[in-house]
Amino acid sequence: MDFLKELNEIQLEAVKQIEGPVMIMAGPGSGKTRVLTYRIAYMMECGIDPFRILALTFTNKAAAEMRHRIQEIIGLEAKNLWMGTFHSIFARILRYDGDKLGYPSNFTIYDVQDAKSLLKQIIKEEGLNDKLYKPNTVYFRISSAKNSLLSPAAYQADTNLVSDDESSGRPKIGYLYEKYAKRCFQAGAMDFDDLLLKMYELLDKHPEVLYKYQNKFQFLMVDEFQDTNYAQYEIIKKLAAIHENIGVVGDDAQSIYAFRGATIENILSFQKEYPDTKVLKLEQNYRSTEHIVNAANEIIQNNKSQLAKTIWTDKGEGEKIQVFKCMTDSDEGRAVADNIHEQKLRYHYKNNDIAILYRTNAQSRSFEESLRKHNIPYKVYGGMSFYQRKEIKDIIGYFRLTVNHADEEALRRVINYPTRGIGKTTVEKAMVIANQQEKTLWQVLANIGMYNFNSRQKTLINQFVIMVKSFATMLETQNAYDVAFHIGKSTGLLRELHGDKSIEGLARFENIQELLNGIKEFSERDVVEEEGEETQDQDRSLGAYLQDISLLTNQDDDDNENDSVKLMTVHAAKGLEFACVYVVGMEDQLFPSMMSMNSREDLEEERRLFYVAVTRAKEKLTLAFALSRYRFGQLQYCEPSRFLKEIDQNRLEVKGNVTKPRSEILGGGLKRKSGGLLKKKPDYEHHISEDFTADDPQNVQVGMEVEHNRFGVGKVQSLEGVGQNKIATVHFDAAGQKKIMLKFAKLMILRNNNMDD
DNA sequence: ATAAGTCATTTTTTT
DNA sequence: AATGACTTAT
Repeated sequence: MDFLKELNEIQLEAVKQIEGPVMIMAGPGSGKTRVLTYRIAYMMECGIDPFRILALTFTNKAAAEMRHRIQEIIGLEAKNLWMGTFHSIFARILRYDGDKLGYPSNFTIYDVQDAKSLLKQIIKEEGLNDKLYKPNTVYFRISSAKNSLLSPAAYQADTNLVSDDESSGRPKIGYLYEKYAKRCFQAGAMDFDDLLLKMYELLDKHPEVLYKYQNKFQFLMVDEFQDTNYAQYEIIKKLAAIHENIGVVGDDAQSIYAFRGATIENILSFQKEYPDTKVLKLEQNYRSTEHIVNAANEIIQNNKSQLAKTIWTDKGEGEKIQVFKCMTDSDEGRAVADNIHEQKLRYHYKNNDIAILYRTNAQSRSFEESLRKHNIPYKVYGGMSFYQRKEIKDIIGYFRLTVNHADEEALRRVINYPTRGIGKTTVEKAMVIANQQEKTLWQVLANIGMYNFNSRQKTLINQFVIMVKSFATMLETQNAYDVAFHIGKSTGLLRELHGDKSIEGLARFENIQELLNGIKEFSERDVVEEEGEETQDQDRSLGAYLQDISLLTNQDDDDNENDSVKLMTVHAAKGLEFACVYVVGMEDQLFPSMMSMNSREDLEEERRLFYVAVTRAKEKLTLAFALSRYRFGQLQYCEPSRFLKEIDQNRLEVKGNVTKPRSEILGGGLKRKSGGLLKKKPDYEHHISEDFTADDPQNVQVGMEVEHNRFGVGKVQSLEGVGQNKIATVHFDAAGQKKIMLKFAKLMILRNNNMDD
């Protein structure tokens, strides 16, 4: 076992201690992934059947990477490991044994959007005040309940929860939970939290199933243990009960998912649950230089709740941490892009070595713009993922409905898109009937003749039902791609998108093409297996494809072949490392987020987040903040983040690259489906400088906010005044003449001749 | 029934 | 900046 030579003493111990309960506390950069990988490889070298090893990771990508590395050491056998995220592994098990809870094997997985849309529907049906009962709030309450393994009945019996709801004026949340759970069940659907809750119920109520998996999984391993919630922990405990060979790996200082129910309590209760737990601490950091490591320690020590641990490095002092002080967010973008450019020239970094990390996805824009100007390739992770785009969700809605007719959210989404004359009122009416008779919406539509609808509606609905049924028939004989393509064509979806010749319409059409290509690849993927060995996923049906994609995460689509600067949230950066890291938007209210400054716990989680951000850097760390920033269209003044003050100031090198304020320009027109249709969002080049003179005002086209939420495009007629206070008279086609103060108007010059820049 | 216009609300991170 | 609810025109 040559591969073990690369490990230090503690790492080796962690690898070899495969029996009994083990807890590995692994600081950032301590070689955690290597230990996990080698530990599994070691097990297999010891002759343990990979089918009997269950390794739960945080992202699919982490699992795939580990599997790949183990495969390099051990060989193809690694394919048979049970390795994946909690959600994907449990989904697989539930597909197998979920029938015992009354779920079909092709159950749909509702994403957050589906779940909230269903809740909204229920709130409406119940006639509750939607100002009080917001889908977000209700969803959060239900999600927390599920993560605590509380059924609707248990929720309503819990005096604490009930009195919480009553005092917040929302006494019906428990009832809504009950309704929601029922509707999901009827629709043959589980939301993300159900994958945990139902897994627990399955093990809890069906001893034979529990016994089967307890025996099957002889060795259990959990990565990112600090980010597991109560439900996950309880499931692990159940599964490990017979063999008690359970290894957990984590770092309490990197726990950043409390908002999702993760609790560090699990780390403490683990040692209580298994008193003979072997605890190993990996404290040497192999990643970063001293300034970075020490800064991280200085930051985290401000947290009261933490386990004592100090990471250290022998990589040498390294460079000081740069701090960029900027005026506005676009200055920040420019400063970072300039610096990236300079660093690349001077130190020969590749784009792949560089990452820009921020607190919220919305912050990416100014960096995208400045990087584009520098011609630096970049990739934005997260935000709206591919599968959440409207056009993708639309076509997938058809797939879902085809595979599972009961899927109410999918049905409601596609029933009148493309428009086929089945409007809102008709659907509402059918919904009322469905609810009264405790049937699914589909059952009502499929038997529409039994109900009181006018003949036009009956015909249209019948046509729709017949169409979907024909898709379902195809499923049995055709592969995923053929069915998908047929659906796209015969629903008119492809035609609809193809007809839209705007820039965005084209992009949408391309997205659909990309999706179809993905499905094609999926349906042809390893159909032939080596040695006839039974693999875990042979199913190449459309249903299998849906299961495959429903649990993909933002981090999973990796794009390493392209050399590009990576832009992502700090959350998404967990587990990654870069030579050169820019943590941007370091302002109070943003990082720490204004939403997370209500309690000490909140603030400490934000601090751990900052800790995670800082420790991603190997050699160079830059922190940037802007003194003014737009929020809801208003310029706001910002204080530098309180976290900056927690670092020893001798480590910092402040570069106060503050420029004078410029007139701030916002890009973009509006695009809307309903309400002020402006589908096209042109690519504006928006430089408006103080010396804007417009020698020939007639030819300067100007876009400005004409009225609230409406942009107009017009030509400048005349220009008076000097400096920032110029007044332009602009002729708009629609709005006639208007005078605008350049200083205040959100104004942009359109360059029509090179819009495709 | 649908498309388009008006008005109000909004506030993070993600499996 | 971008949604959703509501209104109005076709």
